[in-house]
Amino acid sequence: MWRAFYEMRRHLDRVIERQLAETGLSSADYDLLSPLSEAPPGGLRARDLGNLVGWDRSRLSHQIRRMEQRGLLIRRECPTDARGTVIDLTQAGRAAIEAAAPGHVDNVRRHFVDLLSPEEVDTMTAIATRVLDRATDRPAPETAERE
Amino acid sequence: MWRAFYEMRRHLDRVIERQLAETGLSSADYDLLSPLSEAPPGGLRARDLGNLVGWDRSRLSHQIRRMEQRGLLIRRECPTDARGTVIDLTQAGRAAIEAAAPGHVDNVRRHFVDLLSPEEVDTMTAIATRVLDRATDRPAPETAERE
DNA sequence: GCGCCGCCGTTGACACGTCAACAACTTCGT
DNA sequence: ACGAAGTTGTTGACGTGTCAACGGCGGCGC
Repeated sequence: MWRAFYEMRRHLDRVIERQLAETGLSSADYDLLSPLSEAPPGGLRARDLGNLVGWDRSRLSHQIRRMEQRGLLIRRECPTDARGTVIDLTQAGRAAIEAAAPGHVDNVRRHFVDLLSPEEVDTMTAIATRVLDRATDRPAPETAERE
Repeated sequence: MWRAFYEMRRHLDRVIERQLAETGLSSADYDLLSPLSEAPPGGLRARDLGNLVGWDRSRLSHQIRRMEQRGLLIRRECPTDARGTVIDLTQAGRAAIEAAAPGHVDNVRRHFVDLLSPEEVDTMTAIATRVLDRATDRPAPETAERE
């Protein structure tokens, strides 16, 4: 069962990455553009964006740099904290996410969600929630703790 | 639900990668060492190994090169087909997989399998099998087919 | 006000994965 | 036997993800 799950995970990754590639985006691009497109005007602090998507600062910084070079977003200095950086969509970035979103959602449905019965969807949600909750309950399982 | 699944997938990836890293291996290493450790003596054709793990030739070649540099396996010419390459474990490679396997299996159990009821395990297996079957049934879904 | 500690973001090095192109070899039709 | 076509593995370029280290700034205790 773990083997099947592992392969399904890889398969879905590939299918989604390929479909998004047709719109010129990667799934990493999509992960960032999606919350930015729903953010209040003016953009988001890099810190807050990182918390929204659950990325560490390094990964976020690299991805933002690459996307800024492609013109999908811009970095500005944060007015209230000189350490901070504010990230905002460019017009091209907004256009890209709006062009990609419907096809992406549809793709996820066709290759995954629509293949599940309503009960299976509930079961999957319960499993995912439980696995993630268990992770935050025990921050450092560490393999053989003795406390 | 898709969001929860997506995050669970990322979480499990990280947990597994980190645990394997403690043994000096990556999950890509493990994916290759595992079938090799169960292969008949003499190793496997690169082609066959690729089919077993479902990787394309390029990915396989890169990973084999990196692992050969680390001394985990060796490449030899294939005696029956001059195009081919035979991959075999070194002693270090066999030692590495045997040292890593129990902890890895245990880790997967603790962070995933043991959190599921027997019914949920069945459901998950059914879902994964269905999603993968659907993929091979329709080789190229292509977004908006009109056939 | 100063100094220390912690937070914020960046950078460089490296591993991983994909794509396209290639070289070497086999297979098959003729 | 010969050449076209398919197979096998390698390589280079690039995007992505992680880790460790760093520089800059804020906040807090004194």
